[in-house]
Amino acid sequence: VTAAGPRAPAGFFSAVYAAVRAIPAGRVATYGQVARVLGKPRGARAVGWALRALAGARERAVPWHRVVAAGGRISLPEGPAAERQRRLLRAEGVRLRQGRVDMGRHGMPA
DNA sequence: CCTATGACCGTGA
DNA sequence: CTCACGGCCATAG
Repeated sequence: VTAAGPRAPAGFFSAVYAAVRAIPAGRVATYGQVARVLGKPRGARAVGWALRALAGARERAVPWHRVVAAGGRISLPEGPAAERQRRLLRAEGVRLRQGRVDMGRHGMPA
């Protein structure tokens, strides 16, 4: 990732990826939930940052598509990326409602 | 150290 | 329901 300084929480990225990898197929979590699991209740944005930086080779090692915005909305801008995420989710049996994930059915249990 | 940016979130109009 | 605003976190320059 980046030259993590002495106190730089490079582990943050790893922690994010680990948490995301922990999300079982067919289930989705919000950025906020992931942040909460990491002990950063208000670090949802940072989680998004980590996933964004993930784009590339590691994208296949981390099920980034299982992370959506609050309310099951796709946070990615409409386009190829958003469509890809929906496709991957559907492939796992996730039900989409008007482009949004049915959180009541697939949301991660607190 | 300070400013700017972003795959966020909750609240209020 | 949609739109705008402010707050939070981590990173890059």
